[in-house]
Amino acid sequence: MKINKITSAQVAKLAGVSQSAVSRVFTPGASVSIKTTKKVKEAALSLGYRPNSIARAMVSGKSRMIGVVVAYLENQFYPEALERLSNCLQEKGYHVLIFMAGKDRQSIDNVIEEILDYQVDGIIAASVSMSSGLSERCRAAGVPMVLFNRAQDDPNMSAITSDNIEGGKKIAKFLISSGHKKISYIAGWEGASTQRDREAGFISILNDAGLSLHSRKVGNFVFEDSREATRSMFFNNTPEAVFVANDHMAFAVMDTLRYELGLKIPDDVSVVGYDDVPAASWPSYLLTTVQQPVNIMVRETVEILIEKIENPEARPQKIKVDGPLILRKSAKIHKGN
Amino acid sequence: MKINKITSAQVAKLAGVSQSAVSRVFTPGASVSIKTTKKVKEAALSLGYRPNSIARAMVSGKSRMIGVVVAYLENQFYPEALERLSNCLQEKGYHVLIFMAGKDRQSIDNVIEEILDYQVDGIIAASVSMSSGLSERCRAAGVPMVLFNRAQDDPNMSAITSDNIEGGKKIAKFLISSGHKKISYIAGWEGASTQRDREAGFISILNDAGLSLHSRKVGNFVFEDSREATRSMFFNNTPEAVFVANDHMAFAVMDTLRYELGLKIPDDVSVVGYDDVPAASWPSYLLTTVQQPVNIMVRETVEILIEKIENPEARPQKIKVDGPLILRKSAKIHKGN
DNA sequence: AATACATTTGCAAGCGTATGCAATATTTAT
DNA sequence: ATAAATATTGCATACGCTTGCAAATGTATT
Repeated sequence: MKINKITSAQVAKLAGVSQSAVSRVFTPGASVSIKTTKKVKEAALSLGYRPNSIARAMVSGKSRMIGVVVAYLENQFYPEALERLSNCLQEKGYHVLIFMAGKDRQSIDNVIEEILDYQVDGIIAASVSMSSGLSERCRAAGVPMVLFNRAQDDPNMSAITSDNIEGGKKIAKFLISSGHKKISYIAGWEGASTQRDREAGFISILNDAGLSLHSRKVGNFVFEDSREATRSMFFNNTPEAVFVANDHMAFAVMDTLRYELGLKIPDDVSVVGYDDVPAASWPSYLLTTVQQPVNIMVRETVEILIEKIENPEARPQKIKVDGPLILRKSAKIHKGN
Repeated sequence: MKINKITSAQVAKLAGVSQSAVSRVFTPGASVSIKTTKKVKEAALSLGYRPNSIARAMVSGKSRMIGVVVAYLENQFYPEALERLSNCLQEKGYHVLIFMAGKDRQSIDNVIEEILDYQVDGIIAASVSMSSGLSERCRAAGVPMVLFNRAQDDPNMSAITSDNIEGGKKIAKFLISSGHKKISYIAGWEGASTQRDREAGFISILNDAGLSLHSRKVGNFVFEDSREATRSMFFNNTPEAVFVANDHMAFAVMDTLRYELGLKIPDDVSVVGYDDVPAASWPSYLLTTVQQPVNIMVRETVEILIEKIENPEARPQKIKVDGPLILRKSAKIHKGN
């Protein structure tokens, strides 16, 4: 088994040109005549030559790799986002170096250092919050970073989210207008900006209408936690409607309501989620939810990151993408009289 | 904004040693005295130095990156596998360069070339089948590859799967022993070895018992296709039990049966899936299914790949991991009399 | 104290490519 | 046909690191 490491020098020899010529043929925008281009391409093809990305990264300082940090893939929202991110980046000639982060700070710190070691051109952090020390570290290393689906106060950090406050408001308005009075909330992990914003928007409208939260429990974005939250929330003084901070938890809530507590959705309780993951439209759930427009969010994320890579002076941006409320069957539309 | 590129040379100067000494301090197993180690570590820390992985890869020829090719992340089985793969590899000091492949050959070919450009030390192909030309290409490049959850006849290709034939058999035995006679099958994408093996095992036992498939439709591993398959399968001559080639499709089948066709599961029909993804245990489904032991499969995959990286002479292996049948509520256990 | 032996160190040569610069070839204008 | 401007080419260097080799230092043995 002989291993085949073709270098530009070998191609050059075969084509009867200099190594630089070969390099230039594979460098868009470089100055080469059509004649040499042709000779080189032929030689390259016959030897099976392709430029070595690592060597390229070494000298140019650009690896064309983007580090993507993800915390957990169980919530369907993230695989979908990851798939789109990867595709979108691939189209622009970048590739994804993926890292799983634990929840704790330490783990994230380590992960970022490892990412930096690979000289990535940029970092996308999905559903992860950054210590300001870390973002400082990235800035010092000259590696731009953008947050996906998490916002941060830090003014030099770009972040793309859906408009979670507005989304929370939409849900509150919808629930109120369809006649619900006793309205509860099941929260996600309290450290997440998405959680806080959704709740804040939701409550602000409740308050405007002279209502306040009927009850509140925490599901931590975790399936089992949300089941437990549901049990204790419905132990007595049952609400008429529950807004659950994301779809993934909403499924747990619906399942518990139906199969453990014997309640009908939406006749006995209305349930609303957030995200519009694929399963939200499965017949078992038909979940009324606010859609996070993944494709738009991804496109914006990639655009902002690349802009920042190409022009380090680019100002950081916070983008909020508006998402529609998708009406399905898990929440009553008009409260009967 | 000044960018901070600390090199080993700078550390060396500060520590008053040679650049090689610095390199050795960061190379496990190299010969350095404790004294210089200490000096260098201090200097490195104060400057914030970390070795540049790209430069390292360049000279050593080992990038410590593994290319992972995935076709689609919608089926929950894959995000889970990906997460575990990434973690397992991270533990061993490798990192994952991820690539999304389209279904078509061309797209996969391109993707593999791109992966190879990055000088990865190995490739894991999940749920993707390889043309023999491609595997030849990787072998020529000296990059070992292992297939995850797909088998291939090619004898020099390592592959890890669950024992799909055995799994199919288990399901058939179970369905027969619980009294079902009219037994149908909804197939996955016909190009997949997993699909073929599950079906083959399943049918072999049916035949042994003097039964044959009552009906058969194709769901292609796709949710909507599986709904359509269900409709046409249940249009008339309804089966008593259906084995669906994976859980993801089984959810579609169950939903269609219940909410469109008004059938009770398992009273009117038994449904069995394959994979045991998280949602299989959600109260809405409680799906009886064969578990694919992801963690074992992942561990084996990583082990075999690394073995092959460290010792290129290592023989290719085909591993089949046995998985248990998980009994839940979607299939009747004893057929009434 | 002198020898043999093991450990630690620095030197220098790459790894495969991109690119500034000077030299050469080609085109255009006069 | 000649000068001037432009396009193409090769040379040589640099990117940040690892590693073989020989020199230098340290330790054990007699």
